Amino acid sequence: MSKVSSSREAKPRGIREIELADQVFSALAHPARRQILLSVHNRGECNAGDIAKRFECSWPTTSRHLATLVNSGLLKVRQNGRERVYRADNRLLQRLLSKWAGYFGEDC
Amino acid sequence: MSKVSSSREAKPRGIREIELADQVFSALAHPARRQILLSVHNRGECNAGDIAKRFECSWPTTSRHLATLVNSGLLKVRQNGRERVYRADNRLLQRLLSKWAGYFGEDC
DNA sequence: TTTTTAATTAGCAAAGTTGCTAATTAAAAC
DNA sequence: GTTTTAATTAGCAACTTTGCTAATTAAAAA
Repeated sequence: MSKVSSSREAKPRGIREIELADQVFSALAHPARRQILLSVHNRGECNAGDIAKRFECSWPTTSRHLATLVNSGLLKVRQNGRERVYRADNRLLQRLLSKWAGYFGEDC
Repeated sequence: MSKVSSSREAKPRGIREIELADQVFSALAHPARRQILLSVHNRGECNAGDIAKRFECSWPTTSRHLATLVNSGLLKVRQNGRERVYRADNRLLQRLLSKWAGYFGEDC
């Protein structure tokens, strides 16, 4: 599971696309992370406690899944007082889905 | 990474869809497996040796990746003399992509 | 300023993944 | 029947992931 690069230099297109696939597929390889992502996406915005409450695993474990999703670029987070508010950023996923639909899709 | 179930009983829809996501995302979480899948898909059919030759890692390692892809349902294999011929089966991936495009897609 | 609340980080054990080489299986060629 | 070829399986070490509890950080409330 690769952490999203923080370097500011431009990267060749091929590299970016390999990283894109790696970030997204790795992040989505765990069922809890898929659930979390879908849940945040559907609810619009969620703080960590709301999310942790709704899952079986411990809060710290959820917290780590959240960090993984943020690192992959699939979630954005914003601090609000002592809460952290998470929101889905669909762009990476949309890029990846349309790319792979291009490879494998029968239509679209 | 869950092995695809071999039981013959019908399963509730929800379960099947969770397994679908698990199989596909887990299988695609490794870059070598993505490369192998794309390569087999593009070439139509490939035997194990052809595939192993074109990748850096050892043949047994490639062989295990192939087995993982077959278990996930993304590849089919057929024995031909002493060769094993692999072919991509796009159906699972298409189902998953359109499902997730439904969740996250901006268009389509 | 002390306590409560929201959340993460630290640290660790269990489990899973990956890659290698060596061993094995089984069909084909000789 | 022996050898070669195609491929997998076995076994093992290194690494990563996951989950837990305990400790920590920092904002809000009292």
